[in-house]
Amino acid sequence: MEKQTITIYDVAREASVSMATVSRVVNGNPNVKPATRKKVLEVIDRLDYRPNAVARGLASKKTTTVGLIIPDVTNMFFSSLARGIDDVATMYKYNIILANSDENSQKEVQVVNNLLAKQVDGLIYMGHDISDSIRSEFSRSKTPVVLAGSIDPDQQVGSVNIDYIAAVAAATKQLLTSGNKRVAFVSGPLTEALNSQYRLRGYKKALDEAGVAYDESLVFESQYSYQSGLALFERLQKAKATAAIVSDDEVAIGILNAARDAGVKIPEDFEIIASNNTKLTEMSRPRMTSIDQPLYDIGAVAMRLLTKMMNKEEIDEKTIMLGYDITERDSTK
Amino acid sequence: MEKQTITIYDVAREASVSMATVSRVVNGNPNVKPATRKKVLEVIDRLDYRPNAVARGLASKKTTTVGLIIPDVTNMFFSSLARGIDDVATMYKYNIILANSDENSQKEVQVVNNLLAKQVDGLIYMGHDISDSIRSEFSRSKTPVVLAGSIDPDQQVGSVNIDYIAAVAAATKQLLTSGNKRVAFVSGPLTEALNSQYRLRGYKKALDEAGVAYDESLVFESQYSYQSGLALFERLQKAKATAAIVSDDEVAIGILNAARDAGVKIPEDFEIIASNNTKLTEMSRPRMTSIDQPLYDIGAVAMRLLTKMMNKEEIDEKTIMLGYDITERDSTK
DNA sequence: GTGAAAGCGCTAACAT
DNA sequence: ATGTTAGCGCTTTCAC
Repeated sequence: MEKQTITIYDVAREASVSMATVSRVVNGNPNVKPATRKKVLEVIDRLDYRPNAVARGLASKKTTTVGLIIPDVTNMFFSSLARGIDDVATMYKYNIILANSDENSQKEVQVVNNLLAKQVDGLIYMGHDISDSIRSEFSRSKTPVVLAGSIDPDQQVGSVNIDYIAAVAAATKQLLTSGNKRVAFVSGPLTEALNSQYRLRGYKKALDEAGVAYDESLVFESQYSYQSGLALFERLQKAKATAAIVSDDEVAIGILNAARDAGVKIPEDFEIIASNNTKLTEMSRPRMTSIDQPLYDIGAVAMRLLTKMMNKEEIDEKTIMLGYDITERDSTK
Repeated sequence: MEKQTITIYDVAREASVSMATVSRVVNGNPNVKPATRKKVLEVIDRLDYRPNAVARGLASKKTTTVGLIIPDVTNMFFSSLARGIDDVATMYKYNIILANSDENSQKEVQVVNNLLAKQVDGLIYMGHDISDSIRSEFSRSKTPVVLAGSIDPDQQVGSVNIDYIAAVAAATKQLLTSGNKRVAFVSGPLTEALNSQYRLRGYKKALDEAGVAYDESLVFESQYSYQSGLALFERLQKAKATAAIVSDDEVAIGILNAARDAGVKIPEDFEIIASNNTKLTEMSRPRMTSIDQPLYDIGAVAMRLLTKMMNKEEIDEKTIMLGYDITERDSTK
């Protein structure tokens, strides 16, 4: 037996009304007499009719679907953002098409094209960096785009983030103030604007204000992975660092564990401040002090901003900066 | 200026061919003369034409999109599966619509309906349990469904998993063998078949084979969260358990940390075996011994199975059991 | 308040 | 190898 789909036409016939009326009922259009509405609703229920969203999308040019470009769902930082995004998407009746990009810009272009072909109403981009090819894809289409947890130096698209310069500066300052002469800065790829133009700048700023000379040998680039962190500690020791501000929580845990495995006491002999305040910072022993980005909220606000853009509402400010904090735990004195 | 979409018709006109020919080119249909193909391709490129997947979906009744019902992306267990799923989905040109369900069956029904309205070609379900209402939604539609990392006792839908009974039995046996008289079983909700009919059964089986009496006071139900684990250790101590097999890694870490915070030595005074072998088991100190479910692979194979079902290929066995292992780390003697 | 009819952009017979 | 022509299931004017 074939999948015998029942359509709006069937409902119309059974209810002895026109397709237009059924459509009105389904879409909550008020211009329907209550009695008619009731009759239609009843038939819909009896026939177990389910509107076909694809046909709807074609006719109305709206899919109530947004694309989400995520480097890796498996990274707590991104999945926390994603959770906030999905929750408010659901709230506004949107669905999320998830696409892992691995921060590979070739794959990203591919993915963005694919998403646009699917006629998503909007796009949330979580890559740390917008390559030029991506940027041109974005500007070519009229589809609204919002960055979550990242910054676009060119401010071409919407974005939700925190004041990364100030946050890193504050963390660095704290480490300096507690007596560390050599505070390392462990960053993700410096090719990413977020790292080179924001976080690193904050680090330098704090150094500057404390009258400490900037020493390039204290700056470390790393992948966003636990293994990288594990391997990094040795280099940190060689550089005679006694503290580190680390851009990714997994990396931070790696460093912390490597330190402890090497018999280094934390925070007595080495202090660490992580950057994302994911669940992981609670799970480590000692628990980790971290810059507290409101991850879930960043995602939620980003999606909310996107709904406004998709509705063509007036946007006062398309770059939204949320507050941050430094949550003190046990990896700092 | 309005979003001036260019359609297959524009391409046909510019290339002086019919829409059908353009369609053939776009879909890689071999029945096109190379010269014609070249001409069309060139126009496509010049006009920057992008096929509208929605129109395509309506005409062909295929959306190359599958729905993914996930309890919580933020949980490493699920996100690891999701990663495997998305990777092979991409490989087969499918996209994933992600929907968090919070294991709330009302929300799940809602979500499934929504996904079916969007005409997804298939569904991957990661809830631990299929409620009756979900089940009836599933059987009502002809859309293929695969469970990833879970079991359907009724075998109505496809599923990919490991032999949970054997795995838990092996873990329990190991704990018993190393001298523990009171091995606790920390489970997720026992309303879930996976826990009550599989894992618990494995636990009992091992007990039985070792001639140890089953003691209900050693069975603990918990939510899948770190906090639950943290709170649970005290109860474990009161029950005089000296070891535990724990169904969720976050919970296991909670127990491990609570134990250490209470001054209990692991593994000397208390042994723990986790169940999912997520990254977390590497990150704890001591590192955690765990049943090793091949998470990524379970996701990948589940998606692969689904592609076959969507293609209406012959399926030899729609319940696929992957191998498991027990990875020894430092939370066991 | 309701209906008729023209698309939305594409695929899939069916012809040629 | 290529063109013609119906739809796919719905929304949306425009009439009435």
